[in-house]
Amino acid sequence: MARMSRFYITTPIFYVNGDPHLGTAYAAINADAFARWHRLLGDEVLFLTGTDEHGLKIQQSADEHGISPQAWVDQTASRFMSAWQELAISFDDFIRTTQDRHHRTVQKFLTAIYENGYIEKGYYIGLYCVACEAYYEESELLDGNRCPIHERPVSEMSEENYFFKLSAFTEKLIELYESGKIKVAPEFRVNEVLGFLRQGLKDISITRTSISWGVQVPWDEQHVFYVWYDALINYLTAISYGDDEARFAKWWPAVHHLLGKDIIRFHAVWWPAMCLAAGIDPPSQLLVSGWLLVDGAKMSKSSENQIDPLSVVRELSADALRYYLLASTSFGSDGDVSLDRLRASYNADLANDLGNLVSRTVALIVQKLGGMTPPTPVRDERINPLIDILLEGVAAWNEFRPNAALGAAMGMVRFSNSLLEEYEPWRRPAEDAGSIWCLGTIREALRLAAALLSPAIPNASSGVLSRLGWQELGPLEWSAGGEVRELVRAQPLFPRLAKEGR
RNA sequence: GGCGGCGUAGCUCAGUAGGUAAGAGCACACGGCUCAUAAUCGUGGGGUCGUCGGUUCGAGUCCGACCGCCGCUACCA
Repeated sequence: MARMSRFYITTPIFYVNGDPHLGTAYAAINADAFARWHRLLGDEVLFLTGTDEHGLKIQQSADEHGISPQAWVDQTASRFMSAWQELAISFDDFIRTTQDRHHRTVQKFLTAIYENGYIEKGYYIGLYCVACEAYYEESELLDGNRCPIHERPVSEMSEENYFFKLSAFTEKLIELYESGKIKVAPEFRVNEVLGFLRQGLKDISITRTSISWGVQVPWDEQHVFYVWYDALINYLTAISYGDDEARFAKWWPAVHHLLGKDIIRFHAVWWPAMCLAAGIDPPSQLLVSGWLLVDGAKMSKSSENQIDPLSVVRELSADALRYYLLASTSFGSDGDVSLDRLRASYNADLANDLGNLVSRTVALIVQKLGGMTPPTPVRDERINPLIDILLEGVAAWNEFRPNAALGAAMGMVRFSNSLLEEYEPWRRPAEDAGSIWCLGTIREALRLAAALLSPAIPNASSGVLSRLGWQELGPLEWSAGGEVRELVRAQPLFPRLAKEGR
């Protein structure tokens, strides 16, 4: 069952122009769960996340706060890091695009593209709104070529830029997606990408002279790279591109990029094209998540419908938030969440079903067996339902379907609760064989359920194990026998939340 | 306009390749149990599966039209 392989997973690097919010937490939690699952399988895992710290907006924010851009990003990046710590995000590396290692990688990578002839100097000519400090496409403008925000006429401006010859990769990219060489989950996103590709690609400008907060173009000091162009390359920085060929080859191109559907084009078009231009393979898989809606509404900074991830952690726990998000959304689709349902899910699934099952199981072992754990029974047909559910859960994690995996874990929990009702150990003598079988079965079922749950609720999962006398998760399969441990009763794993408004 | 997604019990959602009388969780009602975090177990009520039409012995599940919501259709990160 163990399969030793490698698993490289990335999150988008987060733009540090504000605090982490539910959307960014959702991305980090999904990626973290997948990383933890693969560690559990025994894979060698590299889980990368980080922050995107360049660009005009950052420069502006720093100016507004009257500090240097570097001081500004130092502050915001550290807020992300501590938030991820609170949310139990088990990243192996946290990249910041202002780090030297990243600057070096960007320069090497883009020099390779330059030398391969895919970057050329040109003029960007566009319709520019001075007030917005941004270019617009004609299709975006109001009648009379007016800026949609300021309603003032835009003016034609041109800027000397370096251009990436994205157009050269149209056919190649179409082929990569049609042949499945680059996998995309969920699959319907491929259509979006192909639809975009089939209208043909235009070259894009990738440098700016108007700002200085970025990675300098090595062959022309007047320019810095446009922020997206530098940001994507973080995926290579972390694996020593251009620096340690063996390490690079170890992790590339078998990477899984997790991203939100809003940034699919950058990852599905620009990024693979950049890789091809630089002479390396494109990434192998894109995992595209949907958006979270809060009470049916799109999240926005101003509205009061926000769920602040860290305040949920404070009220309940990181596990409670992680469980709810992973269990109640279908990866790849938009998901509707609410604080009320989060609390309901905490009580129903975690406190009542799982936590209480642990309590009553331990209590019965203490009362009836003097705390001595019963052995895990040998498999027979009574156990098959548990095994079937377990296998479903394993398959679900492997297929990036956390909600199904967690549903399976809860199925094992419910099955165990009903087993307890069936055997009623509390009304049988201590030495009753059925009781002992039942308790041994449930204890093992809880170990396996904890395994399925651990990518989502790592802290509570180890709480389940320790309460039941398991030293570690152990193999992902029914394991008869086992050493005897002495159990003692402990605090509830998930204290029940009092109902509101009564 | 083009491409795509969604519309299934009060709520959030599953429904594989069309087939025993349409599912889960939550919520609700009734019953059981008392080991357990007033937890748990069982049973039940509740749905014209967006609308209309078609293919088929048979369609939530395939085809067509329509209605509603949403996404993409390039330089905003």
